[in-house]
Amino acid sequence: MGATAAAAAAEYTEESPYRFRIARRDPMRVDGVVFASRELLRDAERSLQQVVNVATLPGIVGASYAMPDIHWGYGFPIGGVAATDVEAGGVVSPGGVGFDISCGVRLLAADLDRRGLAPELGAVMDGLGEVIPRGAGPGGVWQVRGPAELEKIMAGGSRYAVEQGHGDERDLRRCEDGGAVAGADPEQVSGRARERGLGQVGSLGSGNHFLEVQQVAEVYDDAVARAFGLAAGQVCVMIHCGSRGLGHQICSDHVRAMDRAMARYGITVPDRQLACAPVDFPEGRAYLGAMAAAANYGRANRQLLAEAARRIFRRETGARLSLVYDVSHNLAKTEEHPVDGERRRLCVHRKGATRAFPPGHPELPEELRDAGQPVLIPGTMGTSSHVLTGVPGGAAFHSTCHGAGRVMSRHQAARAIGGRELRARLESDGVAVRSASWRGLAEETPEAYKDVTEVVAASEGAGLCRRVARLIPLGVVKG
DNA sequence: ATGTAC
Repeated sequence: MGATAAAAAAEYTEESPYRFRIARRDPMRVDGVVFASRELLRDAERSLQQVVNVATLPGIVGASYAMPDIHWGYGFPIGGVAATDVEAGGVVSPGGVGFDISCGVRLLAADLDRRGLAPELGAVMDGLGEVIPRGAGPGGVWQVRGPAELEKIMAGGSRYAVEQGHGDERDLRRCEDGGAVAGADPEQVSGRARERGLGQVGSLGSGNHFLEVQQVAEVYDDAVARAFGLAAGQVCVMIHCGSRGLGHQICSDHVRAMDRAMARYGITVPDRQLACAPVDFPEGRAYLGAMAAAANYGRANRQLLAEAARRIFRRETGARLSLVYDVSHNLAKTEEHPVDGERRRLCVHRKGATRAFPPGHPELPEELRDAGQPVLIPGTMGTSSHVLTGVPGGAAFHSTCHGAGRVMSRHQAARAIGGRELRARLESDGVAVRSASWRGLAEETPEAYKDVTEVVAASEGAGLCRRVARLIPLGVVKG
């Protein structure tokens, strides 16, 4: 399965530090451009074939890009960014978004520092351990009353959650798209996807998803950190999760529909996992409508988990949590960007890549206009997470990395360490752990991942973003 | 990532 690896490993040249180019050759329509250090690139060479494959998509403009955390994915590499020109027959591909549609990160800052939290950390972690649903399968902080309410969640995202009393208007200003993506079309969401989503609203899921209590360990840019609401020593809560079974089912359903449609439209791709359809054709519109519904479900999910964390912090410490930002790293969006000196309407796929708007961007709320968009990079359990900001002239349609990639399979990781042993190690390092399963915990051991700090350094070196702060965990809630 | 396969 996977890519047709007929060609040898793609040849690339180092164009400038942290920037490598794969020259176009048939059937590529554009070059490939990979942002990485030499070391990170060496680990990812196999995935360059996927960068090449993406470069063949109808309507692609600029280049087929990859971020420093590139690794093998379904069709597109994870860490891939590709934009297609909608008016020129550009396509949308579910593989360019991924199975976990709108997976992303939300960061909240407490009016409390680590010394203030220390005596209550155990109680806070116990509280979070009780109220944060996690692990595979059903369970969520919201009992959705029925199909009609699920439709409202799919249409309204975080905005709907706030309208129902779960958060305030300020939260929405600090969410990408104001908390809800326009154009959600619940009619394009199958019965099966709805069934899977009904019982999971407000849940973490499993794998690398988590809720962490963190502290700001290092600030690299005081002024920007202050604008984001962050200061050294401050306690934060980071939530990393997506659209659970609903997004997964939507991806499956629409990959199948597009696979069938491609033959009718005469579109050929080098890998069936790149199934796609023109944005303005029925299958393209249907996917984008369903994808937006899943995106909103994912944002409501994070809004509700944040509210649950707020209640626990309020009860155990009296502290309030204010939203720094909420941003997705698995999404396709319609955005305007210059192409050959002309502004064009593009479908920008970001899969394991984060939008990073620069200072002054009109879509940023007033209070972030001078600082740029907060970019939230979740680290591996027990290590650092990072806060970045967008920079002027950012390449790849203003995109940057999203996190650390795996270097060990789940199986390898579980063989390398037991869950109980790992928990003991983390606790002795000062990280409180509340996990759902020992096996799941072991699979997420830090040794199984690349160092996210290297990824962030390469992203900054490539001119994609700038570092603002580094966060370290005090406690982790895991699926 | 995912009721870790239809």
